[in-house]
Order: sequence, then C-alpha cells, then structure tokens
Amino acid sequence: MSTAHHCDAAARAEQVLARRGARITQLRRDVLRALMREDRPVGAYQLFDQLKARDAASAPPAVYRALDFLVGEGMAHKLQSLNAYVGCACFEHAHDAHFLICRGCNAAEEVPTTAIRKQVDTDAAERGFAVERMVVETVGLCADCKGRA
Amino acid sequence: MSTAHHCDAAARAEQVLARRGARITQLRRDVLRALMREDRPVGAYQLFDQLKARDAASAPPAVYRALDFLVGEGMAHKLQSLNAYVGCACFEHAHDAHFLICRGCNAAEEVPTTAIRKQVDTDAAERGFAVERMVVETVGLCADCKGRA
DNA sequence: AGGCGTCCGGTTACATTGTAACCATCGGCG
DNA sequence: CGCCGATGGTTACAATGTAACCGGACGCCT
Repeated sequence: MSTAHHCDAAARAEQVLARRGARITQLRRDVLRALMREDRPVGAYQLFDQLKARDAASAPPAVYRALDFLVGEGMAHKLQSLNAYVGCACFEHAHDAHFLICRGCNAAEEVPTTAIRKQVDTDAAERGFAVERMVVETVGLCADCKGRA
Repeated sequence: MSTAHHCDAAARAEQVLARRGARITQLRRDVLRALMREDRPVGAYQLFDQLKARDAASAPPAVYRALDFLVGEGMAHKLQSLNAYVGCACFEHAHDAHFLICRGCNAAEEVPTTAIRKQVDTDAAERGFAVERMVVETVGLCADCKGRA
C-alpha cells in the first residue's frame, strides 16, 4: 500500500475545496489529511489524539467542528453505525453514500447510491415524505475476510 | 390516538416471543411495553429514567441488555442516526428495515426493505461482500410537517 | 428433592462520544 | 482604522454505552 494514493486524495480534496472558495484552515487541512491517511473509518477521538500528539489540535470541539465542516463539504462521511468518519475526495458538495463495512478488517468501502436512492425516494414519495439525508450502511465481511474465515 | 393500538402491539409481541420460546422476564416486558407505548424513537436513558421512576429498572446496563434482547428478537430496532430505539411487533426473528425519520415531529415510520435490500445485495455481490446487517435511515420531513412548514 | 449449569439482572465504576457556552483572534471589507 | 462574521481555544459537562463481577433464579437431570 503506497501512501501516494492517500496524499493525492487529500491534495485533490483541497483543490476542490479551494476552487469552491471554502476556507481551508490549518486545522481543517490537518484533519482532512489525517482522515485521508487512514483507509479505515476513524473515531473523532482517535483523530483528536493523533493531532493532539502533534500539537495540531487543542480539544475535542475543534476536531468535531472541522469534521462537521468536511462532512458539509462532502469531503468526509460519518458512519453512524460506528461513530466514525471516513474521508472522500468527492466533487459534490454533499452526497449520500452506501458503505460496505467489514467487521473483519474494519474497512469501509463507499459505493454509489443511485439505484438505492431511487428506491428510497419511491418509498418516501409514497408516503409524502421529503427526503433530506440518507444513511445506508451494510455490515458484513469483505471478500478478503470472508476467504480468511 | 388511542392507546389500544400500542397495547395490542406489545401484547402481540409478547405472544410471538412466547410462541418462540424466548424468556420474557419482567424487565424485558417492561422495556418492551415502554418502547411500544411511545410512537417515537426513545433513547436508552429516556427509557431508563421512565423505568427507574417506577422502580422497574436498576441501572443502565439492565436496560441496554433488555434492548439488545429485543433487537435480537426483532421486536425493536436501533436508529443509528438518533441513538434511539423503536418497537416493532414483527414476526421475524430479526429483520432489516428502512426508517423514514421526521426531524419535525421525530416520528419514525418503518417501511419494508425488499427492493432496497435487493439493491444492497447486488452492490455487495459485485464486490464479493457478504451482507450480515443493513442500516437504512432517511431523514427529512413527513407529510404533516412538510405541510406545516 | 438435590445439585448443576446457564441465563439473567443488580451493582459499581468507567469509557467513549459529543456539546454548550464563552471568549480571543484573524481576515476581509467598508 | 474599526467593524463583523467566521474560526478555533478553552472549560466544563452531557449523553451514550460497557466491562467486570456477583448473586439469585430457573430449567434440567439424576
């Protein structure tokens, strides 16, 4: 696993944010990079500990604020079933996602939601429900971990 | 809104559990009924406070254990995006669900997942991922709250 | 009936996750 | 320059969830 890919993701994300006119501060950059460096979901306090060790963060609220910013910009997602965050160098401001979360290796693969979103919209429309946000998370075993079982 | 419906739900759930041979203790019954009495998601500590007031629960772990039992039996679901629980007088041991969660009135309507589940299975199969559990939650405004806006 | 093993829940003490509130600072802008 | 909104530092806490240990209840078997 080369780190090049992850650096690229962070760099790409920063470019997108810049083009968008978003304020990229040092803290936000640090959080973004820390997130991207991992290829797994990371807890807010895990991030905090990492950053704290480098004097890059002062206290939990700072980290949560940066995470909220990144999630709002679509550069991170929160995994509700893990209370953890993953990075995502996406070009859309905010977008929903479907995560395949492996309970073997803790990887979380983001996959597109077009078909699911359509079905959710149908379910909602039938009931006059206006969709704002969607959470889709699937827990199980990835191909590798399934094999290793 | 009559309470009859909710009592029926709790009674029905207890019947199903009984037929299944599950151990229905006083605590579990109390938690089940408290859950069913609400028509909204309820936090574990909210339940705890209610039960505590009636001397029906001693401490948080007891409530969490009862909730785990009920979720395992398919008589309750956890809403990951709210950290809250809802009852469900279903006949399946465990089943996934799609929840339409209204941020106006906090109602959570459970709707079937057949179509979504199929798509999730497809997404997963394409990547060799073995699905075990699925979380689908949609946040927005229900018909009533949309109107009231 | 007696003894055994398992399941359940009481209890204590914490761990983890998330936030409210207040203030200092910084950067842009008139 | 002086104002203003956005950002983040700081403190103190709220809310959510759990580990570990124990005793008692219950079913089951002999």
